[in-house]
Amino acid sequence: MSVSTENFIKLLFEMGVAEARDISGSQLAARLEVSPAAITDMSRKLAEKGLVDYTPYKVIRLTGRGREMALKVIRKHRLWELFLHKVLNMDLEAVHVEAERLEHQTSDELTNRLDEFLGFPLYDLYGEPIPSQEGVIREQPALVALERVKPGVKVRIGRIQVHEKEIFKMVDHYQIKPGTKIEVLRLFDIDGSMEVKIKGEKLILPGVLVEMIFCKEGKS
Amino acid sequence: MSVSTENFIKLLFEMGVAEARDISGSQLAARLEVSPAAITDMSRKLAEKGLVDYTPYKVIRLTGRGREMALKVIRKHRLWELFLHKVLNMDLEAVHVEAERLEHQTSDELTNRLDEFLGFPLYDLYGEPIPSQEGVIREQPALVALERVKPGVKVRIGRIQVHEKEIFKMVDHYQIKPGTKIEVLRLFDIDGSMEVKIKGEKLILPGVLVEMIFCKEGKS
DNA sequence: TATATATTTTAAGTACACTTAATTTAATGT
DNA sequence: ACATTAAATTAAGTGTACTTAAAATATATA
Repeated sequence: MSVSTENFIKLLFEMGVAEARDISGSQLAARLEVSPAAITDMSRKLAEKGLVDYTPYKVIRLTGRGREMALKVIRKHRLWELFLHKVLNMDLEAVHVEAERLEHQTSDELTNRLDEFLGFPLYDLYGEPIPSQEGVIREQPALVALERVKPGVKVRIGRIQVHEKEIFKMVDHYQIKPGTKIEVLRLFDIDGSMEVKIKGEKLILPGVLVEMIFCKEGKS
Repeated sequence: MSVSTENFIKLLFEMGVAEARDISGSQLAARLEVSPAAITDMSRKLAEKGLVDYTPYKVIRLTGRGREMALKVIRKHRLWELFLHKVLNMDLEAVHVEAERLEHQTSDELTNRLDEFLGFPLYDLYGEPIPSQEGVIREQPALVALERVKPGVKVRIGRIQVHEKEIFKMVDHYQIKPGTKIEVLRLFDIDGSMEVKIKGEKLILPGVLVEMIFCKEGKS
């Protein structure tokens, strides 16, 4: 499968899962930075290959095979991200860009050896599960959105849903990562920003960031 | 630069350097597994970009810029090979195939971090020097072809010039690598094969393999 | 329900990296 | 020097992944 195909399929999966809704072609076009016409094109081609279900003017959906393929690409992406960040110490933004290219040039054998080298990690840099070799994704533990955590409560970051590129800098800057303990101090309803204590330091997290953080309760 | 361009430029450098002769278009075509017409095409395009000197029906040559670019790709290739073999324990054949794809998807930053992680190696898996960040190649110490080493003399492998794919298996099988000590026992003039002692074991190396091995004398 | 608006698709065209087949040019032998 | 042969080039065409612009279809609103 080509790079374009893999990216298309991967995006379809990510948008379907993360936002649990039907995705319009123009949204896909925007994310992939191509014209809407290119989406129609791809949809028709991939429908022929059995990777998506598609009827003109209707919603595009992944087939089982498409989903499996998406998960294989995602597995490669997440393993590369771990390697680039934890082993080569690259910053999150660079890591993302780099993984985005490497994921398409990585055989299953290389993927598995990377997996082994990293110690068969269960979660990626953002707390997302690493799909298995067979393209199966582990069930995630139930998490609570940070904005719903009451002031005074201490939680631990479980997952960060990064979608916009600019967020990488923020996440890197605030040292937000899975496992970090957070104590909620105050929620500002105006803009959704939140005062929290991380590693003994008080700081105010902007609303956009708060929205992306999901936490495990208890277990101090 | 595209993958095709990088491969073209890289091959041009490798054939020019390794065999010290003018390369014909059909030879390039054979190595790249494309038609001769594709070579003409590429040559014209790359001449416009200033990477090669080219006049129809005449010999193609790399410009300074082309050479520099080739060395950057070669640097990436050799670093990936070291990583894949020494860190991930992949066998030489798989390593080659994998590096061939990764080399085109690796930023300079990633390359340098890989270099650092590997401890700034001077030579690759076959004893070839790793070009510097700036695309400069180190001068190699003078080496002697194994077939010219006299019986009874002990030498150390300095470089193995692998060009044919099938050789990877042989090199892997005989555990031939730079640094390995070899004692020459006999040279068979008929087919160029050679009886040698490696790690206390006597064995006969086929002529094709002998031709690719270059040694450092003395320094037991 | 009709119409305005937005989205999606179709049609035609581009760049890239090829291909095959025919033609041109260069190299070689006698 | 000239014909033969081999190599390189040109010409025409292919598939992929796009593009823009126009047409078709949905959707939302009055």
